[in-house]
Amino acid sequence: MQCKYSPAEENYLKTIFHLQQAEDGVSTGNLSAALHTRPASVTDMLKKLKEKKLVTYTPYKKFRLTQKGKNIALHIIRRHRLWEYFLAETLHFSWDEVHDLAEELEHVSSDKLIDKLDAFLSFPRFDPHGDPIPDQHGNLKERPQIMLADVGPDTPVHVVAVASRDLQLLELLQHVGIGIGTTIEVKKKFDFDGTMEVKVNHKKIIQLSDHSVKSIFVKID
Amino acid sequence: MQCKYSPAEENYLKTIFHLQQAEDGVSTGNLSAALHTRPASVTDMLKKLKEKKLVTYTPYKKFRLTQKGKNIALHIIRRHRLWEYFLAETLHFSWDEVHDLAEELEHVSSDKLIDKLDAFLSFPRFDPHGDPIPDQHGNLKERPQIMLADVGPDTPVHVVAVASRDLQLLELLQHVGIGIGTTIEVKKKFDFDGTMEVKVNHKKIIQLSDHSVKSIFVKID
DNA sequence: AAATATTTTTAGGTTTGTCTAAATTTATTT
DNA sequence: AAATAAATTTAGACAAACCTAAAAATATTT
Repeated sequence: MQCKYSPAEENYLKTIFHLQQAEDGVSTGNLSAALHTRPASVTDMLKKLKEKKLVTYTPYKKFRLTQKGKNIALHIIRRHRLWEYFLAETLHFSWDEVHDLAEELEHVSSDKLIDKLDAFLSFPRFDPHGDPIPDQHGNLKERPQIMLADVGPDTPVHVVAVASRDLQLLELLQHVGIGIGTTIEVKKKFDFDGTMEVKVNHKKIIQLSDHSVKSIFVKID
Repeated sequence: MQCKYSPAEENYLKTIFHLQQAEDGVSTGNLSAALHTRPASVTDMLKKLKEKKLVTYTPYKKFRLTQKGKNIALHIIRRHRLWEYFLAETLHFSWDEVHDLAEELEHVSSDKLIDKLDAFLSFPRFDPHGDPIPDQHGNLKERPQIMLADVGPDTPVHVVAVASRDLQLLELLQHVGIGIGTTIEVKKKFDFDGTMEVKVNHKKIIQLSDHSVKSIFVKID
């Protein structure tokens, strides 16, 4: 169960996994955009991944990961998120620096290394973005969270995830003092444009755009 | 001062550095053997490294690193040894597992990551093999150690380094309970073949071959 | 110093992962 | 439904890093 895939293959698998979470099939164009790689190159790789039975692919059609591909993707995601946790928690990197470094570290593939790292970190269940970390077998807890946009007024909730890893968003949230675990109460919702006024950590009052409140996932306390 | 070199280039630089420590010039054959790469491939890479002014190279002659090349090599060695220290000290990997993993991790090149790792580890000065870890500027402390082979009888010394990373040697040493920091007293030296009988950690008496005692470096207590 | 052996380089080829440009297929308009 | 537009695939190239086999240079032996 410990085959070796190239960093390029691993990136394809991981990215297909993320894309097919949202839509129910991934297109060459989607993937090409997500990877910053030309469609022709994506087609090439798709043929290779199909050969290795990691992806279901028929030319011109949408495609998905096979069970095998999904499994490998989950292992890569596990590596990525454990490194993110390590970087943030142990080395005190800030929230928004963590992703790019983990992108490199995730390709160092030694199960033993990852399991020892997991143990050292005391088996964290969520990464610094609030995303769940798959276990050794690739099992992933679903997150029972709702969008901040859907929260009613004066209900205390805490942040458990952020949908996008967009650097601008992370920067904005860091700036206004929102992170994983932050407590939020919605104070007002402006139907005009979806802007919300919220209280952060029982103190500061701030305004968040429609786009932001749809990217922040919370749990009711 | 933060250019990007490929893992292959980094491995060449690092290996040339190590080889030119021993001999005063490195040959294509030497390097080819050390890298497990054919001489023709080495010639190719040497031309590329010369182009980038990392190595002094004239066809058919021995070569060395330029100052620039040496500097980069030291930075790679810093990364390698810090990761080794982390793996052994923080994740509790055993002595002989550490090298191969560090070989992969060392190519994740972010100065910030390495400096934060350094700080987290409290700025260790020696890796688990006893080799010195270069600082941020690539400065390396020389090790003031002597071979166990040269130690007189009943002089307590402690192990500070092992010359080779040969897996067999590391395995042997681990087996007989010798590691960095282990206290040793020489009890007998057999001139016949250089074998030594030594007391390990004030307890166990063991025999070490000529080859072993020339590969173990110690400091007198 | 000539002959042989060794080392190193050159020449040409392979694989991986990318690219551009052209051809083809699917989707959208009119 | 035919025409146009958009997405996808094929074809042919390229760079990096390796390879093998042959040629050239250096070393060693006789």
